[in-house]
Amino acid sequence: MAAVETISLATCEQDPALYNERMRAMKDAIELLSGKWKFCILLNLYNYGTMRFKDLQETSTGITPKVLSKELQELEENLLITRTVNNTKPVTVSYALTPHAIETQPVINALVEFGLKHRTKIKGNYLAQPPVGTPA
Amino acid sequence: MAAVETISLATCEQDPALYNERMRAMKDAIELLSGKWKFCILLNLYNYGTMRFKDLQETSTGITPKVLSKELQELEENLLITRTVNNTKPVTVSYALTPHAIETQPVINALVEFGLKHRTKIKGNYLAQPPVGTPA
DNA sequence: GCTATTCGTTACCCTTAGGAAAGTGACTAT
DNA sequence: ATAGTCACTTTCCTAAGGGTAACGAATAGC
Repeated sequence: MAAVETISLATCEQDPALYNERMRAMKDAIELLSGKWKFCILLNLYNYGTMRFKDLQETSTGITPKVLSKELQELEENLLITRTVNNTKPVTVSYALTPHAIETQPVINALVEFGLKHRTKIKGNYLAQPPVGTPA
Repeated sequence: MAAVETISLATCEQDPALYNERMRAMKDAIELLSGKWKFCILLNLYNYGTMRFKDLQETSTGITPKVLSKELQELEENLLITRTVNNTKPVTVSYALTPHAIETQPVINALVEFGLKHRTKIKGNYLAQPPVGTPA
């Protein structure tokens, strides 16, 4: 019944099949990009362009080599990054975004924007509001 | 160093402080919205408007009451949904999005769009491409 | 031969997410 | 009195995520 005002995503009643498809797509995306580090790595690659393993280890502060290695493998399997071995003195490996990874940019931007807004929202509410959700 | 073409998010070299702020915001958002169910619940609320506990349990196929309860509490703590107890025959509880939750809509839409594109991309690549990432 | 660098892998462990199943408490209907 | 509904809560359990530390292959320098 009465939806939240100004929101009209409601495809569900017009077309349940489309709604289910969108739900499934969202779950796909979540499965693909979930975890603590995937978005972080992608954001770094957006900003710095091609990066080596060690660069990523340094910019993704806190990540361990094992986890970084695994995350990179998963991103590569999903065609979001490319892995290139360079024949340098000690071997180096370069990682870069694929064209397909551009599709994740709106997600990252939206996440960043939400994070920024949420932080100010929460700050503003700490002093202003009583604990919500325990109605009389 | 050449960044992937057509991407110019590169705020990092112009303004490292801004970049760090954006990174932190993204991590905030991930911490808030991570997990298997949060986005699913939000999408359902977008589409159906106000929903009761049992409604959410049915539309979020596969979720158990315990997990649903926990997810709802966390969403409420973060001011994304409201909880209202109705004085009906057997007590019912209504959940609805807060105005602040509108900020998550771009994230959800972006996730859905990415999921849709990724699925067709992966399908197209299954037959067309050799295993990437094992360079000579 | 010894050491350092780079990019990992392997083994081990611990914490958390999340699922299954049953119970609780308030209320209603029969 | 008994049974059912709704919204959880509690208990128990497993699987996965993620951390630490050590090791390995390749190459280079001392």
